[in-house]
Amino acid sequence: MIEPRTLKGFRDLLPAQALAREKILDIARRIYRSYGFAPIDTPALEYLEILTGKGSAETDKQLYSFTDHGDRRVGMRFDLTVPFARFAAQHIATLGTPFKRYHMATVWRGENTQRGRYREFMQCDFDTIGTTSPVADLETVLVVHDLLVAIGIKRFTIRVNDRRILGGVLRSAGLAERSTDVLRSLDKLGKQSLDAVVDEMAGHGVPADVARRLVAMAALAGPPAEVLAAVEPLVGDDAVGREGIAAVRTLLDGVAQAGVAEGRVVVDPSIARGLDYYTGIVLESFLDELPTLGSICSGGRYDDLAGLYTKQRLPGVGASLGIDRLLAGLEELGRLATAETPAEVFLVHFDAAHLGDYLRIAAALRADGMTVEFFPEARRLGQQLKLAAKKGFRVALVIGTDEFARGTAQLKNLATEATTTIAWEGDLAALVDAVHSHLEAIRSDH
RNA sequence: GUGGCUGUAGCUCAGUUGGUUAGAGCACUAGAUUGUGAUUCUAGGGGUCGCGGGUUCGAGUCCCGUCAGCCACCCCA
Repeated sequence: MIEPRTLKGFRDLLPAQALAREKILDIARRIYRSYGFAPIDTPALEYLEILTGKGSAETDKQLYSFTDHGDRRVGMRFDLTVPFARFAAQHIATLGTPFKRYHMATVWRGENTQRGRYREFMQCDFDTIGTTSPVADLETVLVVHDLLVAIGIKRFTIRVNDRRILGGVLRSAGLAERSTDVLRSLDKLGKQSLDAVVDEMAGHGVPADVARRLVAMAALAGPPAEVLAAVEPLVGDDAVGREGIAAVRTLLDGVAQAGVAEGRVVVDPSIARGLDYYTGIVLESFLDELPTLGSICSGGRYDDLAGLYTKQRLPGVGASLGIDRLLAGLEELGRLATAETPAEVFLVHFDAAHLGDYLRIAAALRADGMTVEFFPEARRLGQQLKLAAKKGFRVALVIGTDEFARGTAQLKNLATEATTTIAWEGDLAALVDAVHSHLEAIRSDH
């Protein structure tokens, strides 16, 4: 016998989890579309050279790659951005710019696992390419905001920064060549103490007083305008750095004008993002109740998406929702729906002699748009009800021999155990209406 | 990839300094109850103690390896 098992970092999803994931995918799809992003898809497998050029040495190491049956070196995509770059280089001529797309798909990374970190997981990307307009930056933040709100997350924070600000600060401090190391150290601020980070920078050859100032800047918190004002002197006369500050100001103004609640979007000078292709605004978002989970939705602006694959310059901005990490977080917080069924109505199979009636009733309920499961066997009533409650149906519809004789039906709210009697006198439409309105009432209670 | 912690029934766990056929609660199945999700009672199914090897008269318990999970580094969703 072969032991049934799954690979490290790869998981099965049971109905409750798959239902939760699909629900969020539906929401993401709806929000992305509401801003005009169009869906695309790309292959899971690409020529290895497409994938290896772009990422750092780190992502190359994490890449799943092999030789296929035709002796081609191929790799599985580790994010959706690189395939999109290839896609854009190949198709931008027919698509035209600006081009807005979303892409929700599985990616693979052969790295070590941890809470909310898997080797196979889904990303929900959206990007706008072919424009440098600040409006596109603004929309990116608004989409992330709308998305998290629509998912039903009450407490979250979107942290924004601009790569140009960091660059300007480093240039003004004479640390331009050390920037990668310094940014990497700064990025650890959430997890390590200020002193530890200062020490680490000293190890990279940064004078202690400069390191201290950088760390103090990165640790700034409070109203965005104040944070920006505090950062400004550190940028000094660096023109690019000042552009970054102006860009963040513009962004925050837009966010406010769009009606986003205060405090939802903050400036965090320590946000750098690991991927080196970001050149403008960068953003990360966190669950306030679970900050250690890491960013659940991040992105930023890049100068040139597809420089490796085409001469046409394609600047853009976008972000990615890490749906599996988010689900891990919501599960830990006990916010995940527990229903194991997508159907709302459980039709009890009571009297096998009335099979035809049950089928007719189920069909009528479905034709009205309701989701209905008809139990396949005429098992004990108690057993059927218990099963229906456990699986998370909203209501159970009980029509037995007596009910058929009297032209009635029992509708049970499985959460409250309340029973209502419906008089339908053999009039299917009346039964459908009654069930429909009860369901509406139950849904609005939620 | 490196280091640390953990691994007993579907779930939560107990299991004395190594000592007979490995337990509990919940869950599950059947019945008491030929039409109502609960309660109670009765009976029942389920475990190669993650897996493999070693030490020992004897290993769930000690040692090594391995797989998986969690945590840290690294990186990120």
